[in-house]
Amino acid sequence: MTVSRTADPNVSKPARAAREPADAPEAEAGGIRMGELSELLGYSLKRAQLRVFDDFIRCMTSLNLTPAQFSVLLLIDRNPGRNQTEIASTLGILRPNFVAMLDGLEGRELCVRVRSANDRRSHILMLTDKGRTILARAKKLVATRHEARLNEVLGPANRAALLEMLATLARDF
Amino acid sequence: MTVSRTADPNVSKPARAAREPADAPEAEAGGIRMGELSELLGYSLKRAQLRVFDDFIRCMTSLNLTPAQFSVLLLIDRNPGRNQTEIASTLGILRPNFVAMLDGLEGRELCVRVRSANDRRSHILMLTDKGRTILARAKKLVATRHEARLNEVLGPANRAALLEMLATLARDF
DNA sequence: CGATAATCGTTATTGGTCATATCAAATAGT
DNA sequence: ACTATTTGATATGACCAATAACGATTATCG
Repeated sequence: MTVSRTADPNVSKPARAAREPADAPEAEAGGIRMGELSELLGYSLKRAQLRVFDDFIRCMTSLNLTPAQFSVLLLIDRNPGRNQTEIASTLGILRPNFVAMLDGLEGRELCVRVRSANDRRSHILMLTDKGRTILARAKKLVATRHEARLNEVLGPANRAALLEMLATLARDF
Repeated sequence: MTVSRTADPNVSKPARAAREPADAPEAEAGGIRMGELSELLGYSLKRAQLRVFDDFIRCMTSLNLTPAQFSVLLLIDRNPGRNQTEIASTLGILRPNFVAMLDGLEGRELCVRVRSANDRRSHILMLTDKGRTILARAKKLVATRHEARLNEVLGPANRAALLEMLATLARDF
């Protein structure tokens, strides 16, 4: 079933494509009517997010990286020389909760904390060689398994449109 | 692995643009490069979901209903005579965790558990009059404040397209 | 300079969500 | 009857999110 991205802006009818008999009145799940729940954007957002995260974790089992850990490694790699506060706040992680997370990553020798010379309060974060290797493998797994499958299900154009709208929500909402 | 800046297919972008110079190379947040994070669908999904939920809760402060509570009331209303297992599993809530939730709703006299005559193990769930009243007010708040604002930010056509894609993800992914 | 305020990483703690195992009561299957 | 399954419930543990507070360090400015 293809998602009609360019479907005419028929707001009142969300156009649940043509597979159901004409009298099908409402979305169901296991014989239970979903009511206006299927029109609630937040509900669909959460369900979709859980599924996507599940698949991400599944694709990462060999490397044992959670979505949060992956994003941390990615950010440290792209922003060498940043301290914990900067990396954490960028990801919406509170500083106290970031400590245990870094303990884990540093314990696996994927990154290191180095006392800054300029400001000896702060810890500069850097990836180790092992961290860079794992990150590279993780990126490949994400691209070839996770995102590739998203592309299959959604189609490239829809995937791009979805990404843009989600970014809009996170930015302007 | 380039971040395609506005390849943007048919979706009309809700007015934001024109602030970045034409050579803007990469998404940033507080001077920190996001790297391929801005291309990760799961990441954007989570950030967007958190924002939308925040707004939902904000719109519901007067009624004190969480997204989960709202969806439970909605489902009970649309499916009278169902028991806890059926309602919970439809929402992806585990039965043990559903108990405390119902305790809360029943304590506020929004719904009741009634022993089933057919199967005296199960509890039939029904809304009270107060529950129906609150639900009606909640629906109105969601429509006029929450979803209305989503419509403003995304535009009606985009909102419908987004909803359809999220449903696709939750269904076929 | 020196006192005060602010920042950084950290610890402790609390509250919330999610998941598993288990239980008594009731039912279903044989 | 005997066993297995189901329903609601309890307890518990893992994991996040959020706040307050502390020692060490740096910044402010009188």
